[in-house]
Amino acid sequence: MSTENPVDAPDDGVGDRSPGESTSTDFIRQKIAADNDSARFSQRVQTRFPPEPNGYLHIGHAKAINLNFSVAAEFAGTCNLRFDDTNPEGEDQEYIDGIEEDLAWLGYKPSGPVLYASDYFQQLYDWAENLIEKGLAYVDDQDAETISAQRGGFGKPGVESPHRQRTPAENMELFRGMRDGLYADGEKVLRAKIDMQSENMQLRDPIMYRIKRMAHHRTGDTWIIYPTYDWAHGQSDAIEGVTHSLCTLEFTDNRALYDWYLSNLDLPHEQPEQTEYARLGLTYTPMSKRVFARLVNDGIVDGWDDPRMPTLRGLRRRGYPASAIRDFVDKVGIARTNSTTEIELLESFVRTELNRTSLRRMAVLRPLKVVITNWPEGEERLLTAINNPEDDTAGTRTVAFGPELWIEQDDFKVEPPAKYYRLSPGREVRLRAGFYITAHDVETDAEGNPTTVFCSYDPESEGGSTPDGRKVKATIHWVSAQHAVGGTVNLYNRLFSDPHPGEGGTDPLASVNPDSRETLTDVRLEQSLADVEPGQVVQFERLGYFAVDLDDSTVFHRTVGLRDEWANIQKRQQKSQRQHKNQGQQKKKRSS
RNA sequence: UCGCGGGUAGUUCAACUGGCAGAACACCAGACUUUGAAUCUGGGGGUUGCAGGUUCGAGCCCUGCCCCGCGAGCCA
Repeated sequence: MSTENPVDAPDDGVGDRSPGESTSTDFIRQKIAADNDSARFSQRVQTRFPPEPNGYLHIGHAKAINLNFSVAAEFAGTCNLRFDDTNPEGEDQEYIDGIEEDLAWLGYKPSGPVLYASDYFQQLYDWAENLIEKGLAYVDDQDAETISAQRGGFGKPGVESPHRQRTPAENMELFRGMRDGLYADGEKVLRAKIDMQSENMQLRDPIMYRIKRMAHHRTGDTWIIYPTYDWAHGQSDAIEGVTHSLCTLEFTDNRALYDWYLSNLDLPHEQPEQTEYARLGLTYTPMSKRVFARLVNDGIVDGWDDPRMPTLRGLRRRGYPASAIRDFVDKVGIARTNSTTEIELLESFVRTELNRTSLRRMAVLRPLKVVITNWPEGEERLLTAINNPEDDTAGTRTVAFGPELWIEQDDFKVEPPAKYYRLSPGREVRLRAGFYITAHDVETDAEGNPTTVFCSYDPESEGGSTPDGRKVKATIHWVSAQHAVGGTVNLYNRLFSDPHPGEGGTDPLASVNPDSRETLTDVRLEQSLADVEPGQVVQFERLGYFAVDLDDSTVFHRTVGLRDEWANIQKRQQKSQRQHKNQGQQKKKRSS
């Protein structure tokens, strides 16, 4: 919505949104609309995307990004990128750069400069002293184990720390000592003094600061005490003027703490409000940085940008268009229900986009030689092929044709099974953008596998039709043997074979699919495929969409296959055969 | 065990806040087709977790129960 003042806009629902914008009316958007109606936050809307720079972004983050940026755009608000870099452990400039790059690739631009929670360390420190002065925070000398034990449990009371009653003056001196390096790592912490009997564990005197002598990627050695997430997050929101702080469901219990901290501080803006929604779940896809790090470290994948990874870099390398990812996360919607979306939905958005935009090319992945026996000696032809039937402006290209061709092994059967209507002895098919050919003879190897198919062509069928108008049932792709160029193709299957990896407390890595990648080094490509851009995605006709590798333009990654009706037919045939067999066995059993 | 959140086609979400339960993807069938693709048409699919209650009328309100998720880091 581009209306300047959303409150005064007529209640026209989503009618005036442009096609690119979200048309959702989820509970968050409804809530923001209601806030605007009641003039809360002075009708201002500000969100933020707050990743910790300790890993790369994945498709789960895409949902959070889309939500925050789209909501801001729809309500004429702003959305910033803020790095939640409160804990130097595991954080690195490498990830900051990577996240900015991935965010830009996904198609989003922060409303202002990139922000860092670490820029607020001094303000956070000052606020901590304020809380100490008010008697709302204290220094605890106990170790982590003791503090944890005293916290109690669900339905069990907590125990107050013996240091809980220290005076503000005493706490102030100790806290400054923490900052100034008087104590060892872990020797002391600063805690909020809230309620050790609260039913909400987050409120049982949570830790605000810990001592950690570790260089921070941005503040270096300036600080040796670092704020925890809870002590930093709401305040960062408040400093920036965030109005709606959107996060995932696991932070629901933290909201009470978020509010407690902010209500005890003098804030420069209205107090922001946290709202939670469910994170993205995807079948066959664990969604955890921890698991991804193990895949990388154990060498199961080549890196964070391996095309099998659900990271944004991995998906980009695989050829997933950013717009398809955006459409997908938008379509999944925002709710509070824990859910797992079928990965087929994502793939359908990828196909829809690529079908619209990608050039058609011919490539033979598993080559079988075809010899045209009646082709005029020494002759060569250039045929015209359409680049994209979905896009007239994409034009045409020429493909060379000669006496020897490569076709797909799957496209020829000596004894065709039921409903198979590709090439077989005596049968005529059309070569895409070429001629009709009929198979006559086959040469086979010792095991009976075809090595060469001898065919005749109909000279009158150039362009794909004949004067007599006779029909053929199949059109197959091909590449001229004399003109083909070589290349490598990576075929990908699911990285995990279980639709819900790690379900029931099992190790997600236990269901890693050992056959997630198949590399074909002997593929035959039409000449034009020697001239492609890194990252470009083309459709290999009848096979699928393939992305040119970012570093090596002779390597193609299968982004996603085409829908394959023939494969479905075969599956059904096998299934019904098995059922017949089982029925036969059951009959035998019964009669015996 | 305690607290919080959640249960609507196979899946993800809608249902204008109490008024004929819909869409997309998936699945099935047909049409069309120089990609067994795409496109088009149609179809199967639901005891709205369960049991009561209020109401002319309940997916929505009330009561009880069941199931699932999250929460006891000096992680975020």
